[in-house]
This record gives sequence, C-alpha cells and structure tokens, in this order.
Amino acid sequence: MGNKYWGRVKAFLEQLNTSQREAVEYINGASLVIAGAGSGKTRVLTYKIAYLLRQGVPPQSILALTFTNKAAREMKERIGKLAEPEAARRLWMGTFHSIFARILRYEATALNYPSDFTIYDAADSKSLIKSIIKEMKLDDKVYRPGMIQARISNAKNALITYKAYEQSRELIEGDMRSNVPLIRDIYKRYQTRCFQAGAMDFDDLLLQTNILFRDHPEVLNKYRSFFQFVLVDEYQDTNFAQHLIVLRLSEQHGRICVVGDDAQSIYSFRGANIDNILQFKNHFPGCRIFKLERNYRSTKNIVEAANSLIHKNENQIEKNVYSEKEAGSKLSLISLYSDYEEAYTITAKIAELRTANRLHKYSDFAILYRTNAQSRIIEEALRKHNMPYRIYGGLSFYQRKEIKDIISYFRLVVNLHDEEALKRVINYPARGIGNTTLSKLSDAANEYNVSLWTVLCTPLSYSLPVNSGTAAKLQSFKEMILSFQEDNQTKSLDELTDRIMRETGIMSALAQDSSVEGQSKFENAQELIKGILEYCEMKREEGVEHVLLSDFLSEVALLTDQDNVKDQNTDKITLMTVHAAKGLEFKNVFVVGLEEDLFPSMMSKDSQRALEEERRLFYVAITRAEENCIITYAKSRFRNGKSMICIPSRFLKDIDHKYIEIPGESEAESKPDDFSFERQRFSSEGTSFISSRREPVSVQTPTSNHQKLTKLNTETAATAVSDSGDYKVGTRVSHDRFGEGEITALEGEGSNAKATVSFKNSGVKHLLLKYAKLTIL
DNA sequence: CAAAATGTGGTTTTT
DNA sequence: CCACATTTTG
Repeated sequence: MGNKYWGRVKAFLEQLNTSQREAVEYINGASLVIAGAGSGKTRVLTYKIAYLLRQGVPPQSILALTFTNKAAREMKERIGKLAEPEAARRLWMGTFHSIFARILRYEATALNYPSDFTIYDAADSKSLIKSIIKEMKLDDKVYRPGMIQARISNAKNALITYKAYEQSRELIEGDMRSNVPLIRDIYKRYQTRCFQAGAMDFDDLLLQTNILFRDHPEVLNKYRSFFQFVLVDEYQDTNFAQHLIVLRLSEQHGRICVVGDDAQSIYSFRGANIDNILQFKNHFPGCRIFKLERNYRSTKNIVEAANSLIHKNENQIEKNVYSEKEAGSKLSLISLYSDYEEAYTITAKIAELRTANRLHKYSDFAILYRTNAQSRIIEEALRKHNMPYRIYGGLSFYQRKEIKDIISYFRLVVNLHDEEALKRVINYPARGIGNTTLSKLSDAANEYNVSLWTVLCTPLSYSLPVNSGTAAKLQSFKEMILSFQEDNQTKSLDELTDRIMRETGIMSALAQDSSVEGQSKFENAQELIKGILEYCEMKREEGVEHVLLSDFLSEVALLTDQDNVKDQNTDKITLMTVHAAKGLEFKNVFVVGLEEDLFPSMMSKDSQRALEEERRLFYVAITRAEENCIITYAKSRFRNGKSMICIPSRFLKDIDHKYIEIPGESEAESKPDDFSFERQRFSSEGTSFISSRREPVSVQTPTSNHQKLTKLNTETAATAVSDSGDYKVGTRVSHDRFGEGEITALEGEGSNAKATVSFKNSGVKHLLLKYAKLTIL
C-alpha cells in the first residue's frame, strides 16, 4: 500500500481521542470496550468497522450485532461514508433477532423447520398460550397467560428447552410451590404447537440458533469461518442465549469486540444478564479492556449529577465519566400537584426555553417517562398548545389489529400451517365461520395432532361435525387461500396484494365502514399497501428480481415503532419511555413522573437488584440530556381511573443537591442535603392550574350519534316481517338501526334464513330474518 | 351468527 | 381508565 493510503487512514484515525483510537486499532484479539454514557461508543464501533474495511477485510466476513434495527441502519450509513457505501451494505449488521432469523431460514431444514417459518410476535404467542390454557381446561386466573408467557420466555432465554424444563427439579418444585405445576405441560404443548405451525417466537430465534450450533457442528464451523470478526453493541443488555451465540462464533479466532456500559443495563426483565459484560474477560484470556470515560454529550452539571446518582449502586465497573464542556445549567426539579399540571408545565417550560433560546427546535426536546400510559395526558397538553410531537413506542404500525389481520392473509399464504394467522382470518371479514366451527376445527386438530389447515382441507378424514353449509364455506375459504398461494409463485407481490385486498372482501368491508375508527382503519390499510409497494420497489432497486413475500414478512415481524423512518426529519418533540431512549440524545430532556411506585416501579421495590436497575434507568434518562435536564414529579396522579396520592421518588435524594435547582426557590434557601423540595410549595410563575378537574375529551364518541339514531327509530319502528318468503335478492328494505338498504343475497330457510343486506349508510350486514326487523319498502 | 352492551380485571420496561 | 371477555339482543 502506498503512502497516500496510509496518510488517509491516519487522518481518519485522528478524528478519535486516544482511548477511542486504541480501541479501534486493536483488531487481532478479543476486546471489551467499557463506554460511559455519551463517550462515543457508536463512534468507536463505526470507525472500527470502517477501519477493518479499509484494511481490506471483506464486508461479508464482519458480523456486527446491534440492539435495534435503527441503530444498525444508522451505523451502516455512517460506515458507508467512512468507507465504501457498497461495502457497508454487504456487512452482516443488524439485531440478533434479524440476523439469526436470516441464518435460521437458510439452515431451517437441519432443524426440521420449513425455511419459510413464521415468526410469532408477542401477541401471537400469547394467543396460542391462551388457547392451550383453554384446551387444558385450566383456570386462567391461576395460569395467567402473561405470566406463563414470561416464564416460557425466561426459560428460552436461559436456553432451557421444554425437555430440560421437565427434567429440572428446581423449576418443577418452584412451580409446585407457586401452585402452577402444569407450566411444564403448557410449555411442552406450546412448543409442539409452534413447531407444528412452522413457527418460531422471538425467543426461538435465539434458542433455535443455539440448538442449531449445538447439534450441527458442521454448520457452526461454517459460520465460524465465515464471520472472521464479531462485534456486539450494548453488550450489557444481552441475555444468556445471545451471549452463547457470540461465544460460539468467536471462541476459536477470538476476534471479538464487545461494547457496552454496565451502568446502562436496563433489560433484565428480558433476560439480559449484566454478568455477561462483567465476566467477559474471563471467557477470553488476554482480552484487552478499553475504557471510554470522556463524555462528549453533556455539560459538567449533567454528567456529575448522573455520576452522583449511579454511585449509589453497589455493583458496577469502576469508571470516571467526566465532561470537558462548560458547567451549564443545573438540573431543575419541579414539583406539581397533579399529572395534569405536570403536562401543562412541560408545555410552558418548552415555550419558555424556546423563547430564551431561539435556536432550540422542537426536535431538540424529549419527554421521557417510565410507562407508556403516561404519554396520553402529555399528548393532550401538547395538542392543545399546538406543539408538534411524535410518540415512539406503544404498538408499532404492524401490530395494530387491522394491519395484523391483513398481514395474516399473507402469512397464511406463505405458511398454511400458521395457526395464529388462520384463526385471525378465517372469519375476517365475516364469512359465517364462527367460534363454534373454529373450536370444532381445533378440537379435531388436537385430537389427530395435525394443524388446523390440515383439518380444514379434508374435514371428512377427521370426521368434523359440521353441516354441509359450513363445510361449503370452509371449502371456499380453502380454495381462495390456495389460489392466492398459486399467485404468490407466479405473480408479483404487488399483484397478489391487490387480489387479496379485493377478493377477501377486506377492501369493501373497510371502505363501507363509515365510523371514525373505520375510516382510520381504511387509511391504515392503504398505508400498508403503500408500504408493500414501496418494499417491492426498494428490493427491485437493490437488484432482487422476484421479491419474496416471506422476506417481507420476516422483516415486518421484527420491526418496531422506532423503525418508522417516515417523518423522522420533521421538527417534532419526542415522547418515549426511558427504555426506548437508550442511545439517543437531545439538547433538552424532561424526565417526568419521578414518584414512588412509578419510578421506581412498584414491581421493583422489594428487590435490591431490581431497584438498582431502576436507578440505572434513571441514570440513562438523565444522561440523554446535552444542555437542560428537567425532572418533574406530581403529588397526585390518575392511575387506573383513580386519582392517587404520590410521594416523590427516592431517587431524587440520590442526586447530589449541588447539581439541582428548584425553580421559585432562591439559591440561599437551598442548602445541600436539605430535602426542601419535598415540602416546596408550587411556584406560580404563570403555570398555575386547578388540578382536580380534568378537561373533558372533546372527541365525540362514535356511538353517540348512533345511539340517538337508534332511539329515534325504535319509536317509529315498523312491524317486523318474519316470513322469508317476502324477501328476494334486490328487495329494498329498511332497518331500525342500519337505515335503508338492498338485499344482495339470501341463504338458508325457515327460521335460519339469513339475508345479506347492503345498507346505504351502514355497509353490508348479515342478518337473521328471524330477528332482524326489516321492513320492505 | 354478528353486533352491541355490559362486566371485569389489571397495571413496567421490548426484540 | 382502557382493553378484553362475557352476555344479551336482534
């Protein structure tokens, strides 16, 4: 290589400080980078990868695992600028889940899974667990689905298969003591059903990868030699399953670099084990440790306040995070009477800061809270003040009911045995296959140990006790799905999308629903279609000639709300949970709801370990701020519909008071170690509100008009006609609630006669003539 | 069978 | 308060 090249590399490395640079340049062995908050952790990772690429390492031999898809995307972009954009694209970079889902598809046959396996999201898993509990005739108050789901998830993250679970004395006895001895059976059934449905849940993506590597050494060896360099971000938040995958892949060549900060470990509820990072050096003797301690993000006051807080924790790797920036503003602590007042004070404070500094855009502000439920009232306040905001988290677009329903058709087309998808769509839109039929199907499926689809295909072989009408409906549903499946082989994804939307009747069902929610559902469906089309286009631009539906689905299954690229560059205030804010930074940060039983959460207060994690969470929140950090708490808060009295969080005392200012209180009054904020009276600088009364929500409920209509019409209702003989297709009728319409179909006879009526204003309804009071016009 | 009305219960964080 | 399950109604 010529001097010119090295000159460039040298210039490139000069953009880093000494410790960052050492971490980047050390590439021939294991290393652990302990990176304090704001110390340029991502910078080290991106530069290190760019450095490897510049050394001539082929991009496809680098495996880089991140915590979110968004982090991966951003890092790729930055690497593209530091090295070759084309090389950046060919890196194996993504979340554990998305990378190993890809590998599992490729290797699925080794595990006897179809390569088009479905990925069950949390809702699918829960629904399956519910069905199993019902089938086993267990009490769902004792065997709470959520609890079971968590138990199974924890087991999987600790690499305990259902077989291992059954054999574990400890777990079995633990379950006996908790009065839920049958968890092992539920786990077994759950796993069997997933397997039968050709489905993996989120945790399976990690568990099955481990099984793959354990049982198929030749496969493990292939990936070992393929991935010459392994890098992992946010190592403090990996669980045992992830840790072991990383270990297996890199134990031979030892070219592994993990980056993280034990002080920011906040995902133990998901099985993350802080010991993975604390013990890392023991797995790789000779491992070098680099510490990044200079914080480039925040002012001195913020960094030091955060340090004083985190030092209250017992367990941590010793480090000294410091800032070379100016002292900056102190953290401000505001006490309020209610959550309502808290929300309004935030808006007032944002306005104030923006007036004080015209450079502050809305996107320089973030409001961070412990629970998603806290966002609502803040949203209302922001809306009322016409402040633009964007909420992250909660359920992603793809988890909404109407979207999942549509996606389920696609899922079923790709994998006919996908039980959860089938259950969703078999009667959506309504086609007369109700719960009774569905439970008959599922009874038969259980009895014969086959999938729902198998029973549905040949109902006679499983002596399904349904009448001929139902059998015909099942048959036509089956044929419809099969014809979609055929199209999926031959036609393009956008054509298939179009067919599915029209032929299933989803489109017309949505279009005819004129209610407010109905309209938004329709818009969401349009959005989904647009998304699919865009996906196709994007793939084609990438040079993929036949866009695979299964690729789209697996991408969508692992997408979160954070990954919504749309309107990311617009100027909006960010609202999110503290968890979701990890890795981000903002000039001005509000950390709200610092109250006992909220932050720290109620669940954490009887365990020292959990409490320390909550404290780390608060640490993460504060260290997001670059210039201003404003902490609030309320004395009362609406929770579960009731107003509750709240006491200030214990964490407020953990921050050294010399870094805190309490607005409305003079400097002289606040002596260090004087907890005056606890009895501080609310300062009335333009933000005094009557807190007990909440503004009525101005949105009219969609039913209110409907109710009026119903009332009106019952008074003038015409006598019902009960003889089906008077009706025929094309008859114009009137109904109490639905108004005027026309009969488009008739089926059944006698007391079961049923009409399909297309109403002018209320859409298409199926009505039993026995009950429906129809008047012939 | 489908849709509306009523009842109930439960609260953290998320790939 | 809201999501969900169950019951009632047509």
